[in-house]
Amino acid sequence: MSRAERLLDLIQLLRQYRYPVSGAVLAEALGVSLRTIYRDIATLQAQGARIDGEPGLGYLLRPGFLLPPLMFSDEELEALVLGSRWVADRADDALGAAAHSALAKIAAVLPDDLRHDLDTNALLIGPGAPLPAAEADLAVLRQAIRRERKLVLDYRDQHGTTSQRIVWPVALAFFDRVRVLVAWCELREGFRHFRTDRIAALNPSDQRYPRRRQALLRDWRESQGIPPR
Amino acid sequence: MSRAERLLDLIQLLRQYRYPVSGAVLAEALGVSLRTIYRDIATLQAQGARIDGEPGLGYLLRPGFLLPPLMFSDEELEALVLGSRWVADRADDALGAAAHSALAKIAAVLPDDLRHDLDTNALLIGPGAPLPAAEADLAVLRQAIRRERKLVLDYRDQHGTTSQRIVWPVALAFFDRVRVLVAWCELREGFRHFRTDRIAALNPSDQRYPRRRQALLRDWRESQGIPPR
DNA sequence: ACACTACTGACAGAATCTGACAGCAGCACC
DNA sequence: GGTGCTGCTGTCAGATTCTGTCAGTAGTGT
Repeated sequence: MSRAERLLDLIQLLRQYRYPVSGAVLAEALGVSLRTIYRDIATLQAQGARIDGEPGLGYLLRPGFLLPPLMFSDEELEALVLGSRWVADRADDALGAAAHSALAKIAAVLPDDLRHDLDTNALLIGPGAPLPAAEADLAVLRQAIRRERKLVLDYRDQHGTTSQRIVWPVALAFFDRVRVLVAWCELREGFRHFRTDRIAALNPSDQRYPRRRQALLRDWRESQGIPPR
Repeated sequence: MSRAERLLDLIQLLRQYRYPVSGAVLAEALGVSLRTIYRDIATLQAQGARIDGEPGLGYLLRPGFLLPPLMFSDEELEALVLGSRWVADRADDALGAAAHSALAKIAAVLPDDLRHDLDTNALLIGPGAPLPAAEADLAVLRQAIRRERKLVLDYRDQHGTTSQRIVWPVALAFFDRVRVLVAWCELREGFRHFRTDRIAALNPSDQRYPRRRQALLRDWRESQGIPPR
């Protein structure tokens, strides 16, 4: 048996236990040495499996690694499909692919009749206003926001003059025709909005900005008079 | 990337296709040779995955799983949240509420760190073009589409003249400023598009229309030159 | 006939895997 | 404190697997 197959078996095996299993038991069940079990567990953990190893007890797979069965109403499915279609059509490619992939995962855990509803969903996104042809890589922006990392921007303002700034990216807003990065600007010491199609160059940095994104977002909302959701 | 990881990716990739996909496409997507895809497919089949391979067509994963999907990635969650926010902002109230409750159901099965990601998601929907103030009740339209029921419409065309028609509602398309009902019109014996803000009166009927919605949708797509998804 | 596809076998070099051994650390029980 | 159970890590060399390439067969639809 190949290692790949054994790893799949190991997941299945761990799924069956509701109490901790010792590595020795797993090794015995899979016909492999204990050392190899340790390596396999590490590999699964690297792929996102939450496997708790307690000395003296054994291993336990915590929920949240695999998607459990889900139930949705007709309307909830319609909402999910329509939303995903909008993302696929109007956001960046990476996010569109993620929307598609998420929907496929949901479909896989639905009962047959609901999966059929999802597949035959008849809410469509019509073509919209053209999006800017060239713009900053939104995937990079999204990752910097998610990880709270500083960004170095070359930005062309509405007069055509370019400036370089270090900003703390806080949010990304999607409008019908443009996308706007919300960020704290170190230069201006204030929140600024940057149209993604006017970002001439974009350099992600590994430096984490000092305040939490959630707090910044709250301040920004307040500064704009936007009620918290 | 390890083979085990690639096998999981391959399953997820196959899940995303509802029509057969060729091995060459899979090889391209996973960055390996075609021969390796054949080997991987064989491995998955040996593990119990039901993958049909048709010469001349490609591969299709039948529902029912070897392994449930892996938990959502952070990008997939971003896509789901953004899509739901768009629905909440730009679709009708009932669908917006459904988007919220769907998201709540998803949040309920997330591990803590991912739920935190979902709660602090920083992709926003900016205010868009104003939607028509008065329009037909979209919830009624959606239900008639879902249940394949005839509708009686009083429709005001672009010249302001009103006519009454019996239609078979097939789909609902969301544009930036308007929503359009796609329906087969019994009067004209053809597909017609009805802006929801020009529907003066709307009477759902209990009478089911004689053809299946999916077949009508296919015909409509063909008549409009829209490639099937 | 043709294009496209699934599928199989063989081979060699590259990459990975595996078991064995040695050792550390946390925990429970005696 | 000692003992036994467990998780976990590092190292190493030999065994194993994996992978791409090439060649060839066969099924399907146009």
